[in-house]
Amino acid sequence: MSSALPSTTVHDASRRGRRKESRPGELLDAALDLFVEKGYAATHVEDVAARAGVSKGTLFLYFPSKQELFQAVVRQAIAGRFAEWDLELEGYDGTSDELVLYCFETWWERIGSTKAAGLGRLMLSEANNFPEIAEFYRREVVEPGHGLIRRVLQRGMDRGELRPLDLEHAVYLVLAPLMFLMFSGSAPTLCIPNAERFSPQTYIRLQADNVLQGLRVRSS
Amino acid sequence: MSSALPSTTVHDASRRGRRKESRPGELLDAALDLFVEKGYAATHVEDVAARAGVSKGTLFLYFPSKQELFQAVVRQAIAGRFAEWDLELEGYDGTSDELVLYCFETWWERIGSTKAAGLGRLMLSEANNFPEIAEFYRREVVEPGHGLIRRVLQRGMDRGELRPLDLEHAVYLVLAPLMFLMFSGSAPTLCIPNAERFSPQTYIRLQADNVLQGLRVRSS
Amino acid sequence: MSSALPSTTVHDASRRGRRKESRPGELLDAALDLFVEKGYAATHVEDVAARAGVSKGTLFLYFPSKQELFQAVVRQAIAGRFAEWDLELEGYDGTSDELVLYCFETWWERIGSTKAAGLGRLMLSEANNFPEIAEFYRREVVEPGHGLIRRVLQRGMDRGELRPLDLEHAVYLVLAPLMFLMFSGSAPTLCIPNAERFSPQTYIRLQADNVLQGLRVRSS
Amino acid sequence: MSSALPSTTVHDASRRGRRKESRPGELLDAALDLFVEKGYAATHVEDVAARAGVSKGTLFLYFPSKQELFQAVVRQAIAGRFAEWDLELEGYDGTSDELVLYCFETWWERIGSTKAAGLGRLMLSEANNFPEIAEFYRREVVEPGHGLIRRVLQRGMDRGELRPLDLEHAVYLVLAPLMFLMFSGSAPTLCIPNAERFSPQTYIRLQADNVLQGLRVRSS
DNA sequence: AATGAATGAGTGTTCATTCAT
DNA sequence: AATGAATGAACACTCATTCAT
Repeated sequence: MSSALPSTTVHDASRRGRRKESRPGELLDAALDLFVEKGYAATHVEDVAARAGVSKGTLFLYFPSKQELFQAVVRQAIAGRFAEWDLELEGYDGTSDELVLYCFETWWERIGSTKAAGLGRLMLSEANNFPEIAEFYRREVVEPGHGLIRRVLQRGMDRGELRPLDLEHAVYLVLAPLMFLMFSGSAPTLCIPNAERFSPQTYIRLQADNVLQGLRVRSS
Repeated sequence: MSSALPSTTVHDASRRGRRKESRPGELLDAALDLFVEKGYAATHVEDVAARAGVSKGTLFLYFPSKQELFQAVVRQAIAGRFAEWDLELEGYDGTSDELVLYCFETWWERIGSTKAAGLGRLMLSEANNFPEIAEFYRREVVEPGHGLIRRVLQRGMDRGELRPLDLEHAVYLVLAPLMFLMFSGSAPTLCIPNAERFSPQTYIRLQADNVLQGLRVRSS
Repeated sequence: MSSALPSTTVHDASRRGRRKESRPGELLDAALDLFVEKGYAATHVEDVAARAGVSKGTLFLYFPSKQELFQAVVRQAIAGRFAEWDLELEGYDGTSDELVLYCFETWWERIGSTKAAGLGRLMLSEANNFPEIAEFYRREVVEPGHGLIRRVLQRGMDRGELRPLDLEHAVYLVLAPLMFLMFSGSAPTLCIPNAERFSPQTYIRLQADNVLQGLRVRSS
Repeated sequence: MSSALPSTTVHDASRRGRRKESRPGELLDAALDLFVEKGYAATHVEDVAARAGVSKGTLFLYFPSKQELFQAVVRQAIAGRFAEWDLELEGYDGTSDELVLYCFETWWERIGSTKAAGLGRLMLSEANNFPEIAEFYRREVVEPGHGLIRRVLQRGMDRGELRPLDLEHAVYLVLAPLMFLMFSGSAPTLCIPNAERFSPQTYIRLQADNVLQGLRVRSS
């Protein structure tokens, strides 16, 4: 703040200084990036450490194993997202049309277009290799997500805006378009070959509009 | 032992050489199964060889590396399937409603519920590691598939059954539900947590019905 | 068999040839030597492999882990020794004086002066780190050994040659001198500082003679 | 904060510096306990520091390496104990029978049943890795011990109570039972499998009695 | 053509040791 | 004097690949 302070001293300290509070975060960030980019197996702990600017040994100072590092990454990237969303839904007072569109767009902003989506893709690949993490992810992310969609649809039925639905399968009317977009990131060239003519926002709006046509109470 | 004895040669040949031409095929089949079941990294060449009933060394006699084996697997598994489908579409004379439902259900029968789906999942995971084979898959599978959906939708618009559509994004109205179901196989427990109450056929019909509601020409 | 066979071919084969039958034995020999010489921790699998003239990978081809290698070493070095000894004892028909001396001297010849003693020393050091192996060793080596001494003493009492003994403690009258000599090998310089004036055979005879003086029935 | 405040300095000093001189001693005590309990390799410097209530860095302030710490532990633990014993022997005026029994029992009380025995076990294991300290131990502990036993036996011969003995080997008539009991502690389960029916005191008395039978002048 | 024994580069993990504060 | 965050060398184990037979 003071322009007279020799800021270099502060920066010099960072190389081998007391950084204990910030280290885990830096390591988690580096790990998130690499895991998302290269997958679990191809991400070497040494690379994570290097990207965080520390040595391999330092990483193990904060995370006892590669798997625990991975779990911590999953935890930090998704912790407590749903509490907030649930509250938003609770207080929402618009029509189901508006709500569904809001869900689609908000998902894209907060998940689909962020690194969190990368984690979802990772889980898809690694669930079989790490049953414990998969179970954790199911409990902390998948179940709450499904529950949220369920409540949106139930609310619409209760308000007479949506037709009677078999919720067990109907959740996927909403989820499938979102999940497909997320998974696409694993191989964009394969899933969305004409990337240059593709706009996620247009996709989101089109899907929301279309699914709503099917969900609304039908005249006949 | 003696090089002059022709009979032994014959016998040896009949035992060893009987399947000589089919060796690569057996290896590819075994590899396809294992790659699809366990993923690329978790599939060990030794297991592939064992499943094909040959030794590890023999595998390398036919495929110079694990990567080449993988590429060969993908190549053989996607021999031009689309020619046939294109013909079916050409001759189809029902309504768009019928055609779309037919597409959904046929996809499930011929792709979604078969090993081909496993291959799609595999490509999703490994596309980054195998750019060449991804490009091949895109050309041979993705593009034809997109084209086919495009023609279905265009046909509907031409016949006045479907509303005007931005095809670039509308293809995903059909593809997203199918692709999500396919990708789900990578981690069923994460994608479809309530597996016991879930029926793919019900899912397929519900999605087809719902998407059609949105695709039809709209009164207002 | 035929004297015309070019024997060199056979020998040349040894470097990378089919040696599967002899490999485990060679590895076990090398491992025994190194374990005994350097202890468990200081013995690196790579060194064992090198001494056996193979690569690290080859060792793991035959033994799935360092610990299993160790167990195999223990097994081979002591397997079935006691069956033979028990038979000898059963058929022995000399006096207890002769029998005890025979035990002392035979132990020295077959155990004390051989690599088996090195294994005993190793177990002393590593028992705490490998409870399973220790249990195995107790069952297969220690218990039979104690039982054998017990029977020798009981036989002496039954024949009226030895005084009544509390076997639970008396076994150590025989065992202590032998075990001390064995353990000495871990640090000869500490246990037997005047090595140049020390003769194991003299030690063995002196100890046997002396312990017998105490074991015999006493006049008073 | 202000460098002019002397009171804080005083306080800091009293809290931090109070035990400054005793630090090395506390570390040595902690190290002795752990080395004896877990062996050299399994004792981590961090645990030693923790047990002494200081940080890892502080340990290295007093001992430049783990090896030096070990050597210091051994050195302090064997401060000239034998001077005292030698005097006792010099002034002893009982029979050899009494003296030998006294030696056995006193050894158990002062060595065998104390931490000193743990040190002996440690030396047995680590003598090869620490030649210098082994030499020190030999000079300070082993030689005096052997000398003491030698003088006891010589005294008995001089007094006509013990038969003529080859001292070079006869010392082990006394030492072997004691050393075996000491070494047993490294792997009690292997050396004394029926621990619940075993009493060290009974062992000590039985061994002393038995060895004396052999040592006494013989009638024939 | 087929084998399978042999290889060795590569990775996660531990722990004694260092050093800026 | 004391701290404790950071280091990096060392080691067990895996597995795609090679090659003598």
